[in-house]
Amino acid sequence: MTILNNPKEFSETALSILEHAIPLFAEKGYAGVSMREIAQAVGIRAATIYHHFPNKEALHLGAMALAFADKAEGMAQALSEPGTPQDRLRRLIFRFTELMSRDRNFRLLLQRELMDGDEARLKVLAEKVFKDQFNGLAELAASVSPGCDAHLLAISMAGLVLYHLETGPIRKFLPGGRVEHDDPSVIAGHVTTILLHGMGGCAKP
Amino acid sequence: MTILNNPKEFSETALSILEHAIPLFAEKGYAGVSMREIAQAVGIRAATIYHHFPNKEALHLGAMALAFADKAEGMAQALSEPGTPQDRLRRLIFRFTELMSRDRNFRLLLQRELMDGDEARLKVLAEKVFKDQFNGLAELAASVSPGCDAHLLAISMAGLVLYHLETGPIRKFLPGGRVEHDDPSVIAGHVTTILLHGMGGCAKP
DNA sequence: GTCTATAGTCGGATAGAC
DNA sequence: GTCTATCCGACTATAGAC
Repeated sequence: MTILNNPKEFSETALSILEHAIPLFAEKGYAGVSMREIAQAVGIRAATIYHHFPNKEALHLGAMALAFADKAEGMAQALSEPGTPQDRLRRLIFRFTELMSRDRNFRLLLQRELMDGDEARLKVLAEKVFKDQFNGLAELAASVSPGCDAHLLAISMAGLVLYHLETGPIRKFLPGGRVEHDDPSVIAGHVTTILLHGMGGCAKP
Repeated sequence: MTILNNPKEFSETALSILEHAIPLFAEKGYAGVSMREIAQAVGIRAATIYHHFPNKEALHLGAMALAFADKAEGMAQALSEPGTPQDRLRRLIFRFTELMSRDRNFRLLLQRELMDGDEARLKVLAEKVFKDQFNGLAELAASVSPGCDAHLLAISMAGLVLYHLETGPIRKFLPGGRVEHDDPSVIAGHVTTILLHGMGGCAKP
């Protein structure tokens, strides 16, 4: 099988194994999860997993492929809506924040892959999973800010949203942290303001 | 010992163990590193580690404490310099980017802790390690953008820089990625522009 | 396709010689 | 303070019954 298999090709049991493996790998990382633990979550014995996957590595790869599948749709829709560049940016940031906020497993798996993935896996991830949406993001950035480096802007757009979500668990212990800051629409509003007007965009002097 | 011990209290051997453990925990995570592996890096036997640390958990905690120690100084200096709020912001972002770019182990350990740390550990991390610099960041944000939410701004400032560094390994596979994007001063310049003027700050129509 | 049983390895941790 | 030797449980993976 290729490095990122088509999830449709898995049997029902294999799919169930993958679905139960996803939150475990996301929460505890590859080395932190045992085959027994995954089997217990599914309700089968560890040996049975080896009937559906040749080894732990292949199971992990399959879980990643499934978790990353179909992430394109929600984004593509938000990207294709009409309006001024600024309106499209606002809608995209709100949609992106909502999607990422909802799918914690996806975020954690992505973070872990950025840390642990080797060159080959990152290349596949970039080209098979992220390329199209990243291009959409970059094109939108270019239309809002012609003449700027669209690549850097696209990273900044995604990063602003994702870092607010990444730091969610520790923010309540930092000065000024409030529960409202976990609200996706609050984060999206803040990020949109910074992107369109900079830090001073919300100032009331 | 407390959850974050004073690194000064460790013996020379204990310090050597910690220094060799830091890059291993950073690169492979807690579960991905064995006591034997750490011992081999130090050039001793695994049993010897247990003379200096009661168990793996304590060793990991010690490694974190050492890696996070003295992170305050470079930031405090950059924060205390005079100038207009905009000048101080620019200098701080450049300094912060340079510091974080240099210390990959610190960044990885922080990321892993945000993912894997429980409430108690995150609380200690926030209050013992980050509180002062976060306050400095927030105060600077407030002076640049009075009336805004300083907490959200401080997270955005740190997040913009850190996310560009986090995505370093995958950016070359994404459209528009160039080697210059790994240059800390390029990242710092881009982030500063966005923070001060928004995405349009670099536009040449 | 799922099971039991188990091989073979590696993990954290301890005992006790030096 | 470091070592050798070892315990014992957990790990990945396989063999073979059903």
